[in-house]
Amino acid sequence: MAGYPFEAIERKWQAYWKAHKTFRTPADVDMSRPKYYVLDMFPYPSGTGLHVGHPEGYTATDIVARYKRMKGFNVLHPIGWDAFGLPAEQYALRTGTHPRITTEANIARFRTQLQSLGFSYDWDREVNTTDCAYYRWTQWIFLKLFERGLAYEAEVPVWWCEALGTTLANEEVIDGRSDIGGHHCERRTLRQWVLKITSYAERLLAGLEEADWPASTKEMQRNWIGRSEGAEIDFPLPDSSASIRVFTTRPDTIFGATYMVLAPEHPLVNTLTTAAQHAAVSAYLAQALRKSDLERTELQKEKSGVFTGGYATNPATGSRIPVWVADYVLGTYGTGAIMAVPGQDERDWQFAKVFGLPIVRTVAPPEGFEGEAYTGDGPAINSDFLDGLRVEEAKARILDWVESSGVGRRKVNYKLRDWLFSRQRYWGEPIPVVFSNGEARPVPPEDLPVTLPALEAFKPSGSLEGPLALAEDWLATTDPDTGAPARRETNTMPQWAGSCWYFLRYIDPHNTEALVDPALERYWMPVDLYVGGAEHAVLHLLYARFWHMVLYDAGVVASPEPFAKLVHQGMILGELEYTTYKEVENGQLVTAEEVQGRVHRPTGSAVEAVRIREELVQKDGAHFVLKDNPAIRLNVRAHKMSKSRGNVVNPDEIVAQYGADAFRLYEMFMGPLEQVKPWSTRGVAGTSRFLNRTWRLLSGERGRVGDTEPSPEQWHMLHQTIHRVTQDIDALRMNTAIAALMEFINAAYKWDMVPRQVAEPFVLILSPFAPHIAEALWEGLGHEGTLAREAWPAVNQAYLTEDTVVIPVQVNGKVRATIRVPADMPKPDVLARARQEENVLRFLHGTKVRKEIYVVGRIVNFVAR
RNA sequence: GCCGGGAUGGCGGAAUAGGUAGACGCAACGGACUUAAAAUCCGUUGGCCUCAGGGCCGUGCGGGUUCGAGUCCCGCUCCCGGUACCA
Repeated sequence: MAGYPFEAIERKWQAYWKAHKTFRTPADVDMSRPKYYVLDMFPYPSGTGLHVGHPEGYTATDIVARYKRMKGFNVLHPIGWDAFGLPAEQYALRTGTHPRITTEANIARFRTQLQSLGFSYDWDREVNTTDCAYYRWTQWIFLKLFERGLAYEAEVPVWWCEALGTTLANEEVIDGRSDIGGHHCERRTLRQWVLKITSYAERLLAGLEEADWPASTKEMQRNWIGRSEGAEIDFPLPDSSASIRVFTTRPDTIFGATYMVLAPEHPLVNTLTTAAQHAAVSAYLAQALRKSDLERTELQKEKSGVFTGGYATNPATGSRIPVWVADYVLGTYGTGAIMAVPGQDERDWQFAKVFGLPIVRTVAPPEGFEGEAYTGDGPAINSDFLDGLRVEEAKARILDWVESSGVGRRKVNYKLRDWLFSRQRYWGEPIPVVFSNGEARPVPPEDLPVTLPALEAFKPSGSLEGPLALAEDWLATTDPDTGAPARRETNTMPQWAGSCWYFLRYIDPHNTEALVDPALERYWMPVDLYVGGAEHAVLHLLYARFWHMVLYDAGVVASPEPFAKLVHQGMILGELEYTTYKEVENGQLVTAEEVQGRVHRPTGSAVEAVRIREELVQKDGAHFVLKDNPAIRLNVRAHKMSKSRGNVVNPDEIVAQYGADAFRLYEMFMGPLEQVKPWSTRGVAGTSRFLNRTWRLLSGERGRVGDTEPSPEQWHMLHQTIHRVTQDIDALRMNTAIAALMEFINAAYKWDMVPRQVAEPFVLILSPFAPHIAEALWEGLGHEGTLAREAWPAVNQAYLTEDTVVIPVQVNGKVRATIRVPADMPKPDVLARARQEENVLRFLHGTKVRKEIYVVGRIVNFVAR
């Protein structure tokens, strides 16, 4: 394959950019010029290197960065490494290699790979979360949180994973198994550092309003924060001064509260349990505690619970209602207790049905309602002074009553819980706290960083403490105030910590006096465009916003929200696969739709999946079938890339075969950035072909560029292309921008000569997409040095408009002809011209024209009968 | 269940202040060049019909609005992602 010499070109220009620091953003930029901060979610440098998914977002941001530079912006486009985390530590456990070693090696590999793709990062601003000069400031932020009462210790029931030797956050445990590795986890109570993110719930919610973020991501954050308005109401216990406090969003239904339920972990369970019920209750509690979340979910259909024997008083009705214990009430939400209103709550209805508890409707369901609990709107019934009121009005009335009679108060509740911030691991930022006489004392900021000790062994300590408990020399220290002996905190921070603020450090990465210089921060923030995976829609993006707001309150940063515009790149799936099944016993192929699980339903025999090559497949109606046996229908799908499926595409191989420019182009050409799309290596051959054609046409030695005056058609083609590409980049529609570039080359191929005045702007607008070949072409056209700071070509409107336009002529909405007319021809003339078309006349013959429509420059339509 | 996104040729996808559906690319087919192949270049390519002018049908399904609907409205189906006893 004799293509253009991409290998030499890419090597040369990557070396040039590196040697000349072409993409360095100096610390002292001219702040009178506009800025643009384009940020990628920085990668975790895993041992397996880049996959084709990483460069998708990176290419998009690189195109924007290069484009904005040419538009005259000061551009900040950095990269770094989110390098703390469990995989390196587990690798260390297995092999004895220190995580620092593995991490450095992985980073080196990632860096080489990213550079081979020609991304225009400012490599002088690289940050690494595991660098003590970096995590010094992560620790510094922790001190700010501590100072402001936002970091506190608590005995928290946490997920303990025996296999990993560490606790995990709720979100790291899925169905009772660790997200990483899938190990079994159980609940333990431990002393933990917790960050008070809940006190920012309201502001985190409000900040979403303005953000130019995907609607789905904003919605996910809203759901995660889970704000709900309601009331806390106390239900007194008849035989004591205590009461059960519940949270409810439906105080209007209180007259239908016929029983109460406590979560198994509720402190009043013991108090309420009568002697007669004691055995039953403790059996239930023991069983509930053992249940994993998985089991709880699986058993969800059937409600379980037990009567405590105790009663409480419904403050609205004054009646005695039984108190039950059931695990469908969560200890961690609200007050861990509910008033059960089966008439208006499906869960309560189910429970009441199982245990024969009374059901009273307090909202009249609509006529013909056949369901059980009715949760919709309607007039109140059986509700004393609320009767007849609709839900909203009834709520307002009862809340006034609740507050004036002192049985409760309005209350806003959140699903969001405080952020469990401790990890019992080695490979994370040490929490900068020491313990003296059992009291937590912050390490003074001037003593930061608290560096990780160089441990030799990485075994879990055997206790609930992490490996740092084994670093004896490191552990022993002194109280910063009193000088008394003290012991260091052995917990480290979770991986989220370093990524909560890295975008600030890029602004001023070498500052030893401050996290970031305030003037620089004010200039560069917020991030103008942030691109990364939707998997971070909630956690990373919420935690980062939280820290940023705290830093804002502390006067460290100048704006409360860090990311002005956010875009998620869609996942890249493996190549499209055609599959069906064959019977294991005789190898007979069977049609895919008759297979369920691993069994061929008609015969009951065991089958296994087989992949069918594309050339053996054809479409038959709505299905894909085998060419030589159309009775066999196939499944057609692209699957998520995974090692086990064997469909992982390695970017290095693609770059070696087609070059970085063709690879970048294909990544962008596949389809809209946000969309999920299947990979196709043959598609890369297509973008590679385009670059070859471009080279043949425009390269200095054998190209067809000449110093002729462009024709009107050539000017038009050029400016139309500039216009489309510019608009498309602004809207991140890289796929259609590339299509426009291809159309230009296709048109230019028909010209005898490409005028220099047309060729040069084309090379410039090609350059953000395919920077290496563009630099080489630019040089070939006689320029010296890089084109990276050349001005982005401007569109000349005069060349955009055409003198004549092609207008389709419809009769009754169907196109019967097209005519070419001057763009400014008046309506009557256009209509007259349209009527001259033979085919139009044919369809108008014998009819009467009722209406004549001409939309200027677009369409003619005769309505005739 | 709930929330969000989607469905257009053999494939990836274009086209939304409603105005020629299928840009661009892949694949396929035909031709040129070549001893041959690769590469390249030119062309064809939604389906069906055709007296070769053109005609009919066609954007997941069923209705509606309109001179005109892939695009707007109502009612569904299926697929993907997220989430799940949050009171």
